[in-house]
Amino acid sequence: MADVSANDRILAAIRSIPRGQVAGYGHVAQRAGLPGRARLVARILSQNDDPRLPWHRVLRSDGRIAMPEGSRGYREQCQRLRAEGVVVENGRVRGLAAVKTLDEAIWGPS
DNA sequence: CAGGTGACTCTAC
DNA sequence: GGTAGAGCCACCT
Repeated sequence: MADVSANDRILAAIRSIPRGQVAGYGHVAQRAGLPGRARLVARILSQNDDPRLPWHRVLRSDGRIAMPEGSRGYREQCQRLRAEGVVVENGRVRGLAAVKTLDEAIWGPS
C-alpha cells in the first residue's frame, strides 16, 4: 500500500489548482502521474464526495464544461467559475490558452 | 470472460 | 469551428 492511490493523487492535483484558474482532464491526469487517464479523472469526479474539491475547475480539452448542457452540475460549475473570476461564455471558458501558457508557472517546469 | 458504458482525447474531413 | 471515427482505461452487468 506504499503507493498512494491514483485516486488521491488526482484529487491532490485538482486541489492544487489555484483559484480563478482552470485545468483540463488530461492535464490533471498527467500531473497526477497518470498520462492518458483523463477518463479516470472524469470517473473520479463523478464519484467524488468532497464538496471542498474544486472539481468545477476541471474542464475538457476544448475548454468546455464536461457535461450535458442543462444538467444540474453544469449550472453549478458555470456559476462557481464565474464566482472565481473565470469568464464562461456559451458553455465555453475564455482564457484557456492563458492557462496552458501558465501551466508551467503554476505547477512548475519540473 | 465478454459486452456495454462514460464529467475524455486525438486525428481527419 | 463542427462533425465523425477510432483509441483509451476503469467499472458494471
